[in-house]
Amino acid sequence: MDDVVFKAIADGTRRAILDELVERDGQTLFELCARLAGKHGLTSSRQAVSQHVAVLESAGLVSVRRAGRYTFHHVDTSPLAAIAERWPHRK
Amino acid sequence: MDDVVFKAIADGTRRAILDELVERDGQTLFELCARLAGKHGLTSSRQAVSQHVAVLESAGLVSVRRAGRYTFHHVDTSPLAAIAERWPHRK
DNA sequence: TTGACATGCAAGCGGACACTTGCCTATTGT
DNA sequence: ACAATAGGCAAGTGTCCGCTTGCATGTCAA
Repeated sequence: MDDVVFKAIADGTRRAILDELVERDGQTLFELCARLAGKHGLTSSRQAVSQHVAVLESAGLVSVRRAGRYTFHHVDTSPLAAIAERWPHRK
Repeated sequence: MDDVVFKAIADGTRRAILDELVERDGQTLFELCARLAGKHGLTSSRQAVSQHVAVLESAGLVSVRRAGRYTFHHVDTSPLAAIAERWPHRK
């Protein structure tokens, strides 16, 4: 179900990755690592970021496009729209 | 931070508790257990539900009102509204 | 008062999770 | 061709999480 989506956004580093990709779509892994370290102050290694991206991908939040030795990452926030309207806004 | 909120809704049982309380606010622990088992098909024990409620409470999603030997639970979905608009809806 | 009821508290256990480490593959530049 | 670059794969590790178990506390009915 959408359990993977909730689990995906449960981690702060993964949310930062989403933030970063929303602001600038189509980044490579190295770009992501650099910008995460710079703007968000995160010290995640390349492998750690790679595994986080894999989680986001299996949740349908990130898609991957291979071109040569680069791997570009693209966001798709539509799975988040469904969960945004799950609980009504009463009072 | 709002990290506790994301962590709180990361668990399926806790989301079911929120659903149940939104549909019917002010339930006791036993009511919650019964209705979770009935409608949602969950087999969580009383202690398990109690601990889940504690997590939801520390996330500001549930408040507790004591009256005699009963403990009524109330929902507050406003912390979820903030996270609902975190990522814009760009297609 | 006494016992049943509704809940709280705390320790322990197994599994999931985030991260590291080490090695491997493929692509690009010189 | 060779080295540097960009990334993947897999095993191991420490920590957190969800749950159980056992007992303690407080409240109501008879």
